[in-house]
Amino acid sequence: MSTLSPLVSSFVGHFGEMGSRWGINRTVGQMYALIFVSPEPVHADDIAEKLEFSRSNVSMGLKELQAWRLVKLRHFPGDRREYFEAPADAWEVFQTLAEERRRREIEPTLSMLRNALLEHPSTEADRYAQERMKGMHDLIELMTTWFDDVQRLDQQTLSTLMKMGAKVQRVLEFTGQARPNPKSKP
Amino acid sequence: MSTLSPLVSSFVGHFGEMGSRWGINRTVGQMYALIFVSPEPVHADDIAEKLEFSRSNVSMGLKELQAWRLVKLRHFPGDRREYFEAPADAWEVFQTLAEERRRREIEPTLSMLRNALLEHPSTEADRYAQERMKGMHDLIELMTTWFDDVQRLDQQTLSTLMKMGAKVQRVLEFTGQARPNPKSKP
DNA sequence: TGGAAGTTTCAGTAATTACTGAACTTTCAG
DNA sequence: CTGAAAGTTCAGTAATTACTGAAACTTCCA
Repeated sequence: MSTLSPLVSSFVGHFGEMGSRWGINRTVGQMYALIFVSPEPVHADDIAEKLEFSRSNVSMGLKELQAWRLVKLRHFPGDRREYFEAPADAWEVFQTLAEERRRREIEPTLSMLRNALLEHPSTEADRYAQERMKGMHDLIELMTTWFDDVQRLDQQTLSTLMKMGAKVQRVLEFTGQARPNPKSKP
Repeated sequence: MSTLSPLVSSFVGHFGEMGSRWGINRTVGQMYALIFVSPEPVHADDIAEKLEFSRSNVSMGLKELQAWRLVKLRHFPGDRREYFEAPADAWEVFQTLAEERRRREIEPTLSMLRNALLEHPSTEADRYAQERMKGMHDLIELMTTWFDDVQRLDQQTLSTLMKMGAKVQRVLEFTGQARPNPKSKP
């Protein structure tokens, strides 16, 4: 039980690498991966032992994973230690990540853009800059609104929709919700 | 022309911060932001001067932005310098980013997962780990396939689809592509 | 209520990543 | 060709971020 199987080890290693390509640091990525594939909730000492990190590093990492809402805290009767587990449903994980990134990155960006768009451009350069910012703002807003909607769909519809892929276009044309595909510009 | 307007300055600053939350480093984020809002293509010395970075840093940053295909190289007759510009269409930028992240992050992850799923689990723990990995693999594959399809839709249909949001469900029910919304689990 | 088990905090240090200046290469006009 | 302008590379250093060990804090039970 003490050392990681090659299977888990490569998964954990990969998540470490990937984590560091995102904002998340390597050891936190590894901790998450370990929790994700563990059949039972794990406690901090488990993690420290299996990944060979200091106990304090594990403590900080778990705090971060909790802040991202990627792990859940659990307790067992007669055991004072805190156990952690990760939701097994990948779609749920994806949604959580999306919500957190939105809160931390998208919302502040939208807010900055909205502020910038309120200013009266004093030069031609600023006028142009605002035009670009407007384009960015509108796309972000369109996509987040759409994503809100999608999240409200039930799994069944969502899955059907995704598996349909491009065929959705034909359905929309059929019901008159979209015009037929116009020639795209040269 | 030498110093940034407050408008551009706050945009550039924000992108610096955000860049560092992703894998991209702060100065590269700022360089991109500057190019994105510039009405004319800019050359390396422009950037170095306006952002007060060393010339060599700008050179490396531009290499990285080119590797991400976020900026395009241009030349003007009678001028040996290399000028850079960023596509103004936000959707195009988004697509480029998505493609690059996919190539760099998604594909290697899928490949690691596929390898892991080929192994014969020797313990119950490994069996469980594979189950989790399968869930992750399938979701990633579903989403990337779907994204491929979406990218093939023309702008018009895509925009309609997004603006419809959750209403798409009703259309699907109407055409019999999806079963009516079942009660979601408690 | 004392103390053991569990957890957190944080100052110090290690490791990593970002940035610069100087030297080098390439390009091209004269 | 020559050399000046443009661009790149890279070793060294600065800045940032990650990690640890020791101490402090918290909880709970004997």
